[in-house]
Amino acid sequence: MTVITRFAPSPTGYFHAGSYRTALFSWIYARQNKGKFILRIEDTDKERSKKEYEENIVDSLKWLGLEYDEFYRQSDRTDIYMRYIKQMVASGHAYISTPEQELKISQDLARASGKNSKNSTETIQPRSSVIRFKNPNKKIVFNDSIRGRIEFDTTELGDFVIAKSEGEPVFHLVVVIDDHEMGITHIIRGEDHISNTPRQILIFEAIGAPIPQYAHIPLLLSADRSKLSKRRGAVPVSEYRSRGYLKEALINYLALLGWHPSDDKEILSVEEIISSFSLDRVQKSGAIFDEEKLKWFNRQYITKLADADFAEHARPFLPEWIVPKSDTFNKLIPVLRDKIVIFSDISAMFSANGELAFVKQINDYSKDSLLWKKNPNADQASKHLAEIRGLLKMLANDSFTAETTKQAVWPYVEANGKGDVLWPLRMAITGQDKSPDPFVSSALIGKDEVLRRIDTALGKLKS
RNA sequence: GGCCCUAUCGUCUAACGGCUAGGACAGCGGGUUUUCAAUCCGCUAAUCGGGGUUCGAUUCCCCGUAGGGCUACCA
Repeated sequence: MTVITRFAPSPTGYFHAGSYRTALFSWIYARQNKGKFILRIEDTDKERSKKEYEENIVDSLKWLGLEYDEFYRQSDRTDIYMRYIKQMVASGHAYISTPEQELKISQDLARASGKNSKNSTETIQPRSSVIRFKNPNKKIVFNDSIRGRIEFDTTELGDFVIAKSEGEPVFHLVVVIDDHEMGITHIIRGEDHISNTPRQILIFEAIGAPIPQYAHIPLLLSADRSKLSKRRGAVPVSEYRSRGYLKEALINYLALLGWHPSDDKEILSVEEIISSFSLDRVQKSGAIFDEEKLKWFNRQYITKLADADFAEHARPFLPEWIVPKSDTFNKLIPVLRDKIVIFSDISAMFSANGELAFVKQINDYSKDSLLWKKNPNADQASKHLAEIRGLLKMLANDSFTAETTKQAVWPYVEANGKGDVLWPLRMAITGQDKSPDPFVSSALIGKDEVLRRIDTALGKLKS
């Protein structure tokens, strides 16, 4: 039997981490079993569904590499649903409930719930006719791959609605029809659907379809432990992308949220995840999404990136005046790779008070900041800077790199004290108390600019 | 309220019914170092409560408690 799984989002909000993990687990399971993975857009709610959200879902899945084998949109399939509804009515599994019957049902409901509520003055609107499922009122038992045996008494569900007044089928109906028509063998979805399962099984039975295997994965929670949702500020996956997270980090982190391999290995490639994944190692309880740990994963993957790939990811965040593939650009890459956690950190580093602001332009700084805090001595600082200037001046323009500059001055540095020499040099070159080391910084701005800035510093020290 | 699901460090988690309850993130402390970061080393920190079953419960059962989900002509 070919395994067929599906991801069935409603396009009523952006694709966020919770949706992503649900999709991921379904996709992994399909790939692991050499089966099929289907994307089905559940847009039966015309008011809330938006094309924009559907595009966001599709784009995000594409970015993450969760390729699907088939694509469906429920709004394109109304004919199929209507056919089933007719059949169900004909076979007595469903019936048309008239406005009069509906009025009575809502009155009964109001009476039942109004007993212990103070304001039972709620007015009952006239209703139109709907299609209701004829509930056989039986016990439903199913075996969940993650939770084991789950039992429900469906009596309390009553004859639930399966098609709205205008003849539009409702969620529970279309889900079942589609899962059946598409041959879904394994329904891997959020825990919030556990309570929906019995009525869906009832419909499967009514249309004479086999019951798929269910696996209800735990929910992703916000910091307050409520369900992670669009409305509660869940961050769209597309947002993580634009903040400069790597998809590998996101995949790795989300896979480990609710699932764990049999050893303690945490850095896992998609291939490794697919080969070691199993539903019985999926957690039963909800998990809070922790961006700090995501950042740690991102850092791990940045470290592994090849220079060219790193440069490609860094480009969108670099200021315009840095020309791609230029000398400065190439010198910058290793510096950035050492420092950033997410790629958008790069923008901050080039901002007015960022660590790399000095590359474009040096900000004014005080005379005192040129002095090393452990040994503040203006005469010595002056002397060191003058000596260093002399040594650097002898280097050729075209071989002014971090290595050559360091080589040129290192003996002097060693002989005169690292902090005493290097601190004033750092300040002279960058004007900042936080910066890369003076040699890397020198290479970034070039020989002429270095000499000019040292002169400025010497001027400050004299006054 | 009813029905259902869940419960191990702050967070994510590991532990055939049997070592001192292990790992990771964060936090804290230290090494390295010319600053910041990175990096390395170390430390703090948990089995929700009460009953059972058992020679022995994180683990199995029951009762509480807490959290979450569902309870629509939303999905």
